[in-house]
Amino acid sequence: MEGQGPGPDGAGEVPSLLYAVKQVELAVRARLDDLLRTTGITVPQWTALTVLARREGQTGADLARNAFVSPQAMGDLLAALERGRWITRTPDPAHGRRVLIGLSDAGRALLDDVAPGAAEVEERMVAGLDPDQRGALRALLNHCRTNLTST
Amino acid sequence: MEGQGPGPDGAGEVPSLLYAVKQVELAVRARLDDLLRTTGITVPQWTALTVLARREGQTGADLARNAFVSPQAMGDLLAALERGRWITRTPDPAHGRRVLIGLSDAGRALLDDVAPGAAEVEERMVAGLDPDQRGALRALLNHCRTNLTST
DNA sequence: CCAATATCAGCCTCACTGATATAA
DNA sequence: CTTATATCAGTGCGGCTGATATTG
Repeated sequence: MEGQGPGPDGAGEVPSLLYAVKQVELAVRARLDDLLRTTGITVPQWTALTVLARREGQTGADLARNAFVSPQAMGDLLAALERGRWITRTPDPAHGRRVLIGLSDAGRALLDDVAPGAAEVEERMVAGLDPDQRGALRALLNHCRTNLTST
Repeated sequence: MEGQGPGPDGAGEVPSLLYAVKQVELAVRARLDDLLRTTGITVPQWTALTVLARREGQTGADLARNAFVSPQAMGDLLAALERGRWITRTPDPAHGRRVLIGLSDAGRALLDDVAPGAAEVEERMVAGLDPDQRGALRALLNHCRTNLTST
């Protein structure tokens, strides 16, 4: 039962909303780690696949911007996904240099397979919240994301 | 201006509240990376220091549980912090095996130094939200955290 | 010439598992 | 004997910077 400590004792004053976001994300990640352990892909890889499911035909650079990482980091992650045959990479016919990323059939099947478990994690997270509160949470998070990503 | 794509197109149905949490955390992390770039410590290391600032005298195992990582992972992180002289490690006089972690003067100074920048990141994140909304965000996040960490 | 993309090379932090020693 | 803690060893993913080639 930690957390309601005696309060400020000097150094640094923790910005506690940042900490709250981090704690939720850590707990979500631990649950997703358990969920994905048997699938052969990692949480970052699964996340990239879900982004692709929303829109295929993005480039590695697109995905890197979406995930706030360098193009090289995303390139390594995509190389791992390609080794596992979860994605397809086809040169853009219009643009000579770009390579468009898509989901393979196996990738689509994997997402379908994992979806119920992921939905369970989300349902567990928001258990006890009514629809209005869930909507508020979504709106607040989107607001924060927009604030942080605008110039 | 990407992200408000045409919506569901088949595979997997992304649990979008999990995605929203992840996106906010990614954006926060990118800002904190910039903030900490000149200090010589990383975001995970800074996070551990802020946890210590709230309560000193925890063991490595305590900190590992708080951060949802293995004791070994936290041990590595603490070793890096000790090499940089940001923390102190003193054997527990009562328990022969435990080692209690504290902040060094340099660690406290570093937190004080970084605090204004971190507060700016948090303020930027919640800009445009009134006090009630900020309170709601905190309450909702704590609710989610509790849901996910309970057995 | 310049901007964007992809890719190669080297490096490092921070996770993991497994095994071991010690102390309560 | 069991449990908790710390630590050593090996492994690997997922980040980073820098440099380079190619395309528009």
